[in-house]
Amino acid sequence: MDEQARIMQALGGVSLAGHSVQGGMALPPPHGHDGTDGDGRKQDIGDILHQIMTITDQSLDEAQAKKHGLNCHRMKPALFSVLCEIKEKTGLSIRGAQEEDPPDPQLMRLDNMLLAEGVSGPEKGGGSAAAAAAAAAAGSPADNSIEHSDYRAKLSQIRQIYHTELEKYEQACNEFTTHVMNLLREQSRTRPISPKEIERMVSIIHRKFSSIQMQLKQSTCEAVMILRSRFLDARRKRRNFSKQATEILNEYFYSHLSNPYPSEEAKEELAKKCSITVSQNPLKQGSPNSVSNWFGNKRIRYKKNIGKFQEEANLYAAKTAVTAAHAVAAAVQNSQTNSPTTPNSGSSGSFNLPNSGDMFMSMQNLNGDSYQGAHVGANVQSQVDTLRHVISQTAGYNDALGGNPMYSPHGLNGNGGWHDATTPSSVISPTEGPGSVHSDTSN
DNA sequence: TAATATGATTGAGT
DNA sequence: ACTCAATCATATTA
Repeated sequence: MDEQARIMQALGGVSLAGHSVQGGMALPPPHGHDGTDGDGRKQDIGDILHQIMTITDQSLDEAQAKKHGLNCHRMKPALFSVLCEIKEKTGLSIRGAQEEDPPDPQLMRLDNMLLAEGVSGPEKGGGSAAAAAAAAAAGSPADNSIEHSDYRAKLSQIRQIYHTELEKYEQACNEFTTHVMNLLREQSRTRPISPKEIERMVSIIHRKFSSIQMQLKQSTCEAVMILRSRFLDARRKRRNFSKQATEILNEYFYSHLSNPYPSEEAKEELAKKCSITVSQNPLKQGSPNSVSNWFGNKRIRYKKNIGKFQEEANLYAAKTAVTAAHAVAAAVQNSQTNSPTTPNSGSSGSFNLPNSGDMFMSMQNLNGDSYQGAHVGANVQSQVDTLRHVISQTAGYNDALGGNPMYSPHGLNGNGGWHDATTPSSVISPTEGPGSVHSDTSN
């Protein structure tokens, strides 16, 4: 109403109108007019104003017709310029529209989480499918992968819902925006609307829609969290490794008893061999993680109660010895045709379980010799060296197989820790024969 | 069903 | 970043 009064006054100011309009608002009669020769015009303007004011009471069709009429009215340009002037004066235009609204931290958090969970962002189904296929091919216990695919299916379901909803919202937002823009553009023919105002309106609409989107994101996050807690709480869904996997891990452990700290590569290799390419917890991408866990647990549990593990140790020592025997036999044959000084190609980085350098150490210990601290970090050595040593120890080796292979934790120091647990990169053993350098490339 | 085994997590230390 | 030690929560076994 205030607005109307102002408009009326303004109109009066430019001496275009003077009649009372709806609601009994009276304008002062124009000065300097006798009220006779301009009567028709006044009537005219009054009519127009009346039409404007009552336009909302009319039906759409009616209004449309009226609108058209007004648009074509000869006084329309004048009225429009008046409205422009009023607008200028009243300063209704956008003032300091605070653009660049700072990114909402909560929204950012949600976005990050959705991205991390693989709900938003690029589809990464190919990799996981390949991993699953690999696991299946490796003959891993289907149990784990089934659970996995279940989880993945549910996750992708959530993902799909999220995306369709998001799309819907975006579409609705766009539709509404264009609708409003069209409306404003249409209205801009009869009232002054600057492009900035349209822009502002659009940003308001977008903000509203993004707040709706945030709700969607929030509920999606919740759904993912619930799914995670159901399917991926590793503690609740613990699965024992397969016997084969434990075997492989134990073999490695006992054949590297002096330094049971597999390198990253070794861990990966072990994980692959053990078919735990997919960890219990896919969020950790962790085959090597599981291997690390296993070794961490094993080290501590072994150390805590060596006696309890003695039997197991002996078992694996014997196993290792047998494997070594085969390896030696093969190596002997090889050495007959190859130069004995040729370095082993095993230094390529991949660890070779049955031939790993600690084998040699195992043999020495099986022999009853004490090499406390002498072989730390000796994992892979030249096959020729192994050959030489093993051959020179043949008697003890036989003893080990036949009799009393007490497997002692020679790597353990007095404090109960694996002394010198530093990364065993390349250690020269002082107790070895001439020219034998342990180059532990698996570390 | 209790006892034990085991994979994962957590917090401190380096 | 990695390990250790303690602990948790579940799996397996007796």
